[in-house]
Amino acid sequence: MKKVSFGEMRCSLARSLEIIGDWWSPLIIRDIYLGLVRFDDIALNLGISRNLLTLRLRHLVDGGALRRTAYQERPVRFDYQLTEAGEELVPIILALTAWGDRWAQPAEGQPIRFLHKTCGCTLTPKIACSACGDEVKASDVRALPGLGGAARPGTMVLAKRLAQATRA
Amino acid sequence: MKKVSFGEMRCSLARSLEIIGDWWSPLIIRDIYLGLVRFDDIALNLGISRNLLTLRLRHLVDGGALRRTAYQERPVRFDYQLTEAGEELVPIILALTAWGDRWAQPAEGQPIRFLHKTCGCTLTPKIACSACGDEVKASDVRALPGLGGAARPGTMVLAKRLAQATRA
DNA sequence: CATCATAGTTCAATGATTGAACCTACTGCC
DNA sequence: GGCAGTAGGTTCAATCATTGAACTATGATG
Repeated sequence: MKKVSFGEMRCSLARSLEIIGDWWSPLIIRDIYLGLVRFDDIALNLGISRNLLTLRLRHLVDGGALRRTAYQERPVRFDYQLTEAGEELVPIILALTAWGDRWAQPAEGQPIRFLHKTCGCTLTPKIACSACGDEVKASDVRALPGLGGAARPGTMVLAKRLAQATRA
Repeated sequence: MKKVSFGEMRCSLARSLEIIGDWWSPLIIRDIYLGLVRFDDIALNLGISRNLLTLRLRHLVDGGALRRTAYQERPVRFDYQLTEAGEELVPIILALTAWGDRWAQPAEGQPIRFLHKTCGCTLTPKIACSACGDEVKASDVRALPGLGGAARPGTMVLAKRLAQATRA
């Protein structure tokens, strides 16, 4: 996967990235979400090498984002489905897609549009605060040290800085 | 960086991932957002090797997420700031952090909390539809082919499937 | 004059990723 | 009965990315 493991870092972002933080995993999850649930379909669609796809799928299953189920016996054939955790990743991936539309759009135009079924509009995802419902902007947020904070790789300098900023 | 380039894919998600889709970039952006704007601070905080940090920072600057500015002359010293595009990445990263809190939390508890200054609550980011304001769930969204859709690596099978599903 | 600080660069060793070929059931057709 | 086709992988060598450690350059400070 990579040389340094993020799993040990005391940082929720790093732990998310440990599961879906490589180049292919978000694309794999998007494909499965869009109905490409079989090994060969995903491999062909993405152009990923087959052994790496095996690795990634296994890692996503182990990480709790995917479920591997047999859709037939004799011969046994498997496909992949999103778990609850995996489904909660989808809106985040949509938000990232929207960022790409806005800041790195291909010359040919938006490749895929998303329809929000409940309101009928073309979806533009925004990140909102679940408490007040307002859109969250970088400048409206302040970081505070949590209970599990510690000076370790991943939060080496940060833990100290946050503690200082909070005292001041 | 990697062997296959996503930049050529006609897929906004792939284009986003081309810029921030590796293991380190989201962590780098978070660090800069939290005030770790200097090379040595980031290197120490994350434990990333210095040559790779150089590469990643350069890539993020080229991709438009970061800006490199001299904060002093003699000797010239640089630090890194988020651009507008980079700031719009922050809420997405917070959403990913929240996912990690929910599905892969360390035993010690949440390492960092985020305060939403405008409402005073601890922030739990949700993805919402900008049109109706409702929270977006995977099941409420339907994908439609956009103008730039095409059968290429990254959307090889998908483009056909979407076109079929739309006709039906 | 020596030491420290900052923002990197260079290089060998190690690990991840690719692409192509192979494998193991089965099914369907002649 | 034999042969091609389908699906979900595995195996292997070659290539590329990443690591870790040492080094550079420019100046400030004692």
